[in-house]
Amino acid sequence: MAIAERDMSLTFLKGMTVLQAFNDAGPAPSLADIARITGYDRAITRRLILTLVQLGYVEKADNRFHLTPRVLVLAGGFLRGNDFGRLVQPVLNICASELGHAVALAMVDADHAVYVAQSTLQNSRFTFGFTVGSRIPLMQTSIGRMLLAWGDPDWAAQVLREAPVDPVTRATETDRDRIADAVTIAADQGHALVRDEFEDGITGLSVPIGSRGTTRAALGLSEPNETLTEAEIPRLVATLRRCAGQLRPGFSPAAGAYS
Amino acid sequence: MAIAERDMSLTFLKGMTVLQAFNDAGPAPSLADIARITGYDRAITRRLILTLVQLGYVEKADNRFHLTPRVLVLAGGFLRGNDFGRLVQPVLNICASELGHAVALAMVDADHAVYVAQSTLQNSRFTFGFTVGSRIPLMQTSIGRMLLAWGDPDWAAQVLREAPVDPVTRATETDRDRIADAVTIAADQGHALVRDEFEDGITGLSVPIGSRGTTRAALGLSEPNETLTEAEIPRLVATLRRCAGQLRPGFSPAAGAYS
DNA sequence: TAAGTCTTGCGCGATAATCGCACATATGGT
DNA sequence: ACCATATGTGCGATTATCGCGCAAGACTTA
Repeated sequence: MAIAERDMSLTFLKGMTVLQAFNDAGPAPSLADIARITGYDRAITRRLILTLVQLGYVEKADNRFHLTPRVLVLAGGFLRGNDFGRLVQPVLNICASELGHAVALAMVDADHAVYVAQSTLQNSRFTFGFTVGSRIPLMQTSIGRMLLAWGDPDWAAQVLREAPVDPVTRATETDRDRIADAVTIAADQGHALVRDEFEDGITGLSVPIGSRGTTRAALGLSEPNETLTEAEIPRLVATLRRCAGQLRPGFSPAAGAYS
Repeated sequence: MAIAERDMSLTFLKGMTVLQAFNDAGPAPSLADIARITGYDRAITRRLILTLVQLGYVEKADNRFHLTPRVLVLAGGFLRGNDFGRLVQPVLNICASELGHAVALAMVDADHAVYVAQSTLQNSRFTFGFTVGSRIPLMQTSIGRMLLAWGDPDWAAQVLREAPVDPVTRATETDRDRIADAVTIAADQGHALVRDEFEDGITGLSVPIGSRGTTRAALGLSEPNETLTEAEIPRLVATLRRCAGQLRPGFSPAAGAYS
């Protein structure tokens, strides 16, 4: 099952690494920045970036490089392939309307979760700066723990064992066993609630999509702590669950690996 | 200014072509499908796809391949780099709220426009199936014509001369001169209105972001014809313009090419 | 059932592209 | 003016890529 070195293109791998590097770099990295991040020789880095420029994924302005909107087209291939525009987005909108809160949909990507869609609330002048394509950790977030709780058990065990637990707020739980306990509770409850651990003063609440053991997507919301009182939770969970049920058809066929 | 062949990586170019091919292919293409689309030998195609699998951008299931959510991370690099989460999305949400209609933001990508963000309306159970990353033509859409009208004149002239004008509805205008006239009108008015030409029974209305001659982004909405009466247009345009003005800061610095 | 068509998997030698050093030039901060 | 750092590019040696070719599996048609 493992892919032999013979069956891979090293040059392409390097090229993708360069493209990835734009995520870890600032908004407008220089050639040297990318070379440092990737660790490749500047000549190689230059050729690979120029290839991206030629293809229209990157623009060069004043010896700095930046991504173009064309990278979104690649994302569009995924979103369209899963019929997000028709099957997912409308459900999210209705869900947000019923909840009175903005909701987000995230999927497993190795040892992170990736925002794949979000329904923004009309009046909310307030956002956390997350967008489609944002990666969030699994260990410290509500959505992440829900994915761990109902995702592939082997994968979850490995993540719980190896994923970093660096504190990002003062309340971040850094004890792996305690996190595992929280995940177990989430698995039994069918929803995950995390307060303050990822962003100070913020509570995340999420439910899984699909069935226990094979879940790859989760639906969640984030609000200031005082907005989500204990009394409110049951109603929110119920609504989230109903929406998650409607989203399920869009996530059943592709079996998908956790890598 | 042209990039010499010496300064490019052919293997990387082929790899990106394979990744692109997932857009033109169905949702779950086989190895042979991709090889046909790209025109490369199957052995090469295989190596390149396996590289993508190894990197986590593609999954293999039952001799078929499909994109993973990780491709969204690449898009996230662009969105985060331009601070979409904080600068753009909130404005779109407020804009939609004031208008009572969902709005979309699109940017120039060579001879197409790409949806880069959209504010969904809470209650709208209705969508056109477009998502972030969807490409729409310039010649037949409201947003496209607005981009042509206020975009770089040389680029616009070339698109008007060369872009395809294949009819997609019975009302599609196929005469380049007439399209050019419509674009001129849009340029002078500062907004573009297109009825039925892209989707039957649908009207698009859009305004530019930035200043005439250098615009690369446009803000627009789409609704059934009867929803957008002539009497409504002025109010909608005024609101769209105000939002476009607020979006402007996010689009000033990057000069950007049209390619 | 068997032939026919279309797949995927993979080994291997010749070829051609990549690699990365090295030097000249440009840029920017102190 | 100086130093540190970045970019642009030429070129020979290396090495990864290329793509043919064959074996084996899947599906269709007769």
